[in-house]
Amino acid sequence: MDIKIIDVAAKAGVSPATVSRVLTQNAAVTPKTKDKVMRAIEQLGYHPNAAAKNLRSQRSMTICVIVPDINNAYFSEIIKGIENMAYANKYKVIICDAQNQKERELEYLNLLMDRTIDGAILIATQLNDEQIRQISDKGYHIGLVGRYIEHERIPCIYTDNVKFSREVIHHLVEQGHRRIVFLSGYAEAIDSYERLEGYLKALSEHQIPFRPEWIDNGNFDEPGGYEAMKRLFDKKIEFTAVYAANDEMALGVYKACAEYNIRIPEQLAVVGVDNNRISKYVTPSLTTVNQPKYAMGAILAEKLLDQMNGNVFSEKRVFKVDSELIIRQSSSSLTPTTTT
Amino acid sequence: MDIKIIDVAAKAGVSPATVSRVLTQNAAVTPKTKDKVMRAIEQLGYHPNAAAKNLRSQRSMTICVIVPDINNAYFSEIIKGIENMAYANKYKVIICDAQNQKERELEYLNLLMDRTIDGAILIATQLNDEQIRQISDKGYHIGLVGRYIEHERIPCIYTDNVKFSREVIHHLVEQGHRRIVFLSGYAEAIDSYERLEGYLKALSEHQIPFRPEWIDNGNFDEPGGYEAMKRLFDKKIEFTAVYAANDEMALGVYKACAEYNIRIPEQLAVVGVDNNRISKYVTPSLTTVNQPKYAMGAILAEKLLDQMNGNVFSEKRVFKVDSELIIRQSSSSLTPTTTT
DNA sequence: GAATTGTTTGAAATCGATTTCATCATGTAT
DNA sequence: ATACATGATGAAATCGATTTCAAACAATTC
Repeated sequence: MDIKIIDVAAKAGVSPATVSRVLTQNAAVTPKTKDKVMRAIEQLGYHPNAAAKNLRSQRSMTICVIVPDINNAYFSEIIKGIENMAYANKYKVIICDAQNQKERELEYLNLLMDRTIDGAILIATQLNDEQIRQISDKGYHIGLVGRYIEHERIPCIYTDNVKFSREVIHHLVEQGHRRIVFLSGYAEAIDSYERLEGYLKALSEHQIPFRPEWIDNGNFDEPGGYEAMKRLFDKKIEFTAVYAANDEMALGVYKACAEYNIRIPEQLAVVGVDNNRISKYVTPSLTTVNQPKYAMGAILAEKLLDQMNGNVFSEKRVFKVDSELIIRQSSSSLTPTTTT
Repeated sequence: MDIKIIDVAAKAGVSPATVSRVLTQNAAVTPKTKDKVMRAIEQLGYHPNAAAKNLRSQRSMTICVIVPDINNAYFSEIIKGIENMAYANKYKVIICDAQNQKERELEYLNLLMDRTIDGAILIATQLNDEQIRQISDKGYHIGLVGRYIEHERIPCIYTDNVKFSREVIHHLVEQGHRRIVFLSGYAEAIDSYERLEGYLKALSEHQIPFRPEWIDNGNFDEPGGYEAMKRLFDKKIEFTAVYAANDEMALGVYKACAEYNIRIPEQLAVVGVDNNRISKYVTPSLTTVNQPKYAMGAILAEKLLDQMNGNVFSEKRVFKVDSELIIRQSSSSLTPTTTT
């Protein structure tokens, strides 16, 4: 194995330069020579060496998606959107799983520094604004999904957390609830903060005086939601509904309710966020907020690629997309016959 | 940006060769010079160019995992096993999502040919034995998870499909079932074939005469399982239990049962395979077969890396690992109080 | 048919690291 | 103090592609 361009050139009776021209197709070659070269490539089973190619051309035509956790199905839809858009633009996509560790995230960003990749998309990153800005300022291309940052060179796409959180609370109030608990994710996440903000706004819109003991933190995962819920039950606070900042934590709420023999939705209404695939399979099915995940991935990828290729004509770099409340059994007194 | 080794050398007052020696740490350097070089690297924020490095050293210290579908949580555990083992050996891992398309799988294998990666691990690949053998014969390193192939250079790890399938049927027979339907995945998959084999063996062990109409194909996904089940119901065949070759199809069975008003497990027992995360959340919880996914990934990665580094002392290349039947509500008349 | 223009092609430089080989400095043995 | 072995360093070759520049060739015009 290991056929090189010079072998192809020899076989076709031309120079390496000509083979390269056929390969990159950005220079004129006679149909006849092109044919000879193609045949030689075919016969030898030649594959251009990527390292040599990247070194000379100073680009790898590859972008990378860094996700917090590849187990979480929420991210995979976004990835598919990114992948397909990238493919349409002849870019390859590699996926890196940070395993919820900030250090791994940083480590993967080294792929940018060492020029293995031409750009990176961070989904729900744990890095802080300053770290992200610094990377961009060094001239590297990055984009953010599920996060907004003030920086003219970084494309961002995210959902309006405040808006849908208000809708969630409105819905619960409509169902007759007035004592609603909020389960936050970890504090560094902007999503935690903004969903809380929407929750508080909605409470005040309905003239419901807020009580600090209505808030707990579940760290965005199932065990966290479970623990938080147990704490709340044990404190003997009165409440009839829970708004969990994501579906994973809502699953933890279910588990806690099963242990404390609390029936959902009769004794406690539950709402989550993400429209995680599991949310429609649990009993009772979980009311949640759906986001246009695929589209978010695709749009962001497009903007990042635009920017990488210097198409600054696409001026819009920040996208706030709409989401949709999906009402299922866990929050409604009247259980619907079919669920979607 | 774009500091090169020569810049570091200039700043440290040494030659590029010395900087390289400090970097790769496989040659002696005076502590004093090493110090100067380290300081220069630090101050300039130097990152060695990966393309140049790979080109010269003829390796990328990267392996790639190709999965059929990144949405399926079954694969993510395997990936984590691979990742951590690779990391421990200073290899990087990139993940490629074939989106259930054979062409995408082949396309990603080009990463091997163009030497972007040093090796590839295929999980539940759709390629046939011949295609896989050819790649290996060209001198590329590949390993297989969930698939066995006759070829001395390809490490494989898989579960004994026949064995656990027999256990599944034994369990159902113990519960009093004698008319058991089998839902196969797509025909090319060896898993389909072997799970069928175990099913047939078990039937004959229990002197249950096999009927061809007990078998249908659900393509390993939820819609497939749903359609297959509808066909079976409509044929008015008598049966009291379903063995679905994976959990996704079992979910389809649940959906079909809901439509036909058939109660699980009272009127129909259901068993799946994979111990998909969802299986414990559905109602009734799903009896399934668990595989040591993380360990499978880790073991295979270790063997592949061994082979890549020429450590042929690890003679064993094929691993058949045990799996475990997890009995939940969907197959037992007595519903347990708690589930795991 | 000669002069001019435009198109194909090849030789050689280049991308940025690693590695070989020769050189120089240092320490040890006589 | 001299000879020799050892260790640290630098100059230059190298990995395999792309790209610049100039030369060769073909096509067009007068």
